[in-house]
Amino acid sequence: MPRLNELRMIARVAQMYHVEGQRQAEIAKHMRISQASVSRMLKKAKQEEIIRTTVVAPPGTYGLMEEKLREKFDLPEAIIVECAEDRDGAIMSRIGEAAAHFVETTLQTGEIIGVSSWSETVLKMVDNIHPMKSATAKYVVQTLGGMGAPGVQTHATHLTTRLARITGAEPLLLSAPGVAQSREAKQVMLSDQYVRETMDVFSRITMAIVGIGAVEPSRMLTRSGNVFSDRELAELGEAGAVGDISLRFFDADGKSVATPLNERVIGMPMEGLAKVDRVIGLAGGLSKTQAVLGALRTGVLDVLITDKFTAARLLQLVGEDVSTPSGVDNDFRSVN
Amino acid sequence: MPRLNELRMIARVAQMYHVEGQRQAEIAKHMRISQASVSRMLKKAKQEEIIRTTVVAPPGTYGLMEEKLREKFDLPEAIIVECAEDRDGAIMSRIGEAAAHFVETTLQTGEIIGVSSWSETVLKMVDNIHPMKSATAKYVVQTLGGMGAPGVQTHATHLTTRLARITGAEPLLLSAPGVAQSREAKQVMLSDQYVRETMDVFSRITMAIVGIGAVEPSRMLTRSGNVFSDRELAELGEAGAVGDISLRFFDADGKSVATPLNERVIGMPMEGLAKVDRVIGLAGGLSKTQAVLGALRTGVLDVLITDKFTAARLLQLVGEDVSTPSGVDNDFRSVN
DNA sequence: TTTATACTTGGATAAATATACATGATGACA
DNA sequence: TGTCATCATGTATATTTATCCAAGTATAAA
Repeated sequence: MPRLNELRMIARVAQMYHVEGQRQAEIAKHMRISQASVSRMLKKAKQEEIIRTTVVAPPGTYGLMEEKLREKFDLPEAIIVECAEDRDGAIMSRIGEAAAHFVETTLQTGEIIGVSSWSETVLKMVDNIHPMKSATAKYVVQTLGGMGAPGVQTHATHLTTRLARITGAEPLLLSAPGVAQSREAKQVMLSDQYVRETMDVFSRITMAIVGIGAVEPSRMLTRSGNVFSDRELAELGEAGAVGDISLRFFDADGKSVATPLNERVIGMPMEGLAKVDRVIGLAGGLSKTQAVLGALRTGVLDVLITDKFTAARLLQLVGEDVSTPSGVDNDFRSVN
Repeated sequence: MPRLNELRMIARVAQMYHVEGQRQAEIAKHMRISQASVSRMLKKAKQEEIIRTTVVAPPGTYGLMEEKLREKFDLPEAIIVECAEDRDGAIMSRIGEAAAHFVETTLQTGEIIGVSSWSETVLKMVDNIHPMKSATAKYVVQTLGGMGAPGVQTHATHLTTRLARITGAEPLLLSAPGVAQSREAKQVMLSDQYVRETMDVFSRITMAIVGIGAVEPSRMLTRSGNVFSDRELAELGEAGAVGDISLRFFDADGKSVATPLNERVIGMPMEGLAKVDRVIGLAGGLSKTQAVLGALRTGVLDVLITDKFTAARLLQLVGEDVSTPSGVDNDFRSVN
């Protein structure tokens, strides 16, 4: 059955449309058929593979791995950044830049941004964020108390304030330590009016930007400024904690690790985070791989921004064949 | 300047649109940008070659050669058919089929079709044409008188009548010989009322289907049934005639060859043909190559339907490099 | 034959996409 | 620092494309 003539016509229509850039109505006139038929022929041309469309990822992007991350972890969005070397410092910078761009371009007017202030990666982001063009946030809320001596909590304050200024928002600080001395001390803090006011806003946050921390004794000590006791660290380890988001710990399965420590943390709890419209997790680097894996499994993340090395490790851990673990990108797919 | 982040986002949008098949509005919602921005990013993705579209000609079609024919001869439309062997009989059949399909699919309701009845290729077309679905022509007009003895002109009559029935049209026959005995005889014929009536419709023809004839002494004799004198044939040769359409001769440059013979032909003149909305020329085969070349240069053709061998020869004659003269087709181009 | 079912088609129209326009930001340069 | 030109963005809208529908045809079944 010589449907070859029909195929030729379809190919011709495809050519006129795609190569010559003519409108369907023009083609219809030329071919003396209806515009509807042209539309149908183009559809058939796609089915018949006469028209092929491919999306090629630009070098330095990792669309294929991003897709696998999204699939494997049921993640709405993943961003994998190029990075020359698998070194924490470089990685944080790249992730920070990408996160900055992401926030810049996707921030809506009137959003309420929550930031966990202890993360160096988040700091990098703020460093790289461009003074906002038009869209302005409403509040930037500090979702975790400061760290170190009470008088030296400028770090967190600074970060929050700067992000607020850049985004044209009003900063809402959490004037309390991230980790209170005791459960009782925490209660005292919570009775503070300003602390309460800020924490009341937690439930209205529309975009939370969080770092993901690794659980490593050495590292923890550094980070915590000795706020955790050896006992507590041991407990975390025993309970299988692999990482934290805003000092809320979870294990490799993403399940919350409830230790007494939890009672001392002043900040947004996981349950609160889970309700936020967009939770953006920032982390990368060899030492954080397990932490990121756990974080992904908590299910609270809407966006993960990480580096290509960590992404490859994550996929390997869940048994994904990483065709392009590193090196030149070759991500592309054919369509329809 | 890290526009890499922007490119990544563009690539992601391209993927969501083309691979995942999401609507721009959905993507916009996901990305928290406007639909307009998605549209713009897709445009940029084409510019940046992130989205590549190619049109691949199906095997057995010759889109590339068709395009070159259109270009080289300023032809609105060319159709080149696949053909196993470079033999006149086979070629005529293939061309006939293609022409049939072409007419079937592009015939408008109410059209007035003119057919030059002496062509075997046109006959093949009529043989292959499918009883018309819905669109019906108004008239099928015989544009050239019959051939052979006056009583045996059934050939032409038959063809015209059959085409008319198939297309649901009323046949308008030209009850006169294609070549009158003399100039004076022609005048007599023209005074016949029915002849006049038919010829008056020539100017209202919207689609003319014509064969292209070669000028070869041996052939001419066969065709003409001895209506041409040796003298006339010699004159044609001297004047450089290479072919004819409805017994109107032209040279290799497409210029009309005016010989006294012209005065004896009863049928549509070239000038009339030139005014027709769509003139569809059918011809192929080694012996007709020069004739087709001349026909193309007359400028009266709107569509040429020929075979791949003849097409390749035509292009070679005008100095076109024919990359795929025959064999497997590999016609494709990338876009935008 | 008659009847039912599955396709095609063009016109009308809904849906989707591209663009015009206004606004605000950026950056060059006086 | 002010001014102008450029650029990016979202909204509203125009343009373009896809689909719904009704009508007609072919094909198969009865």
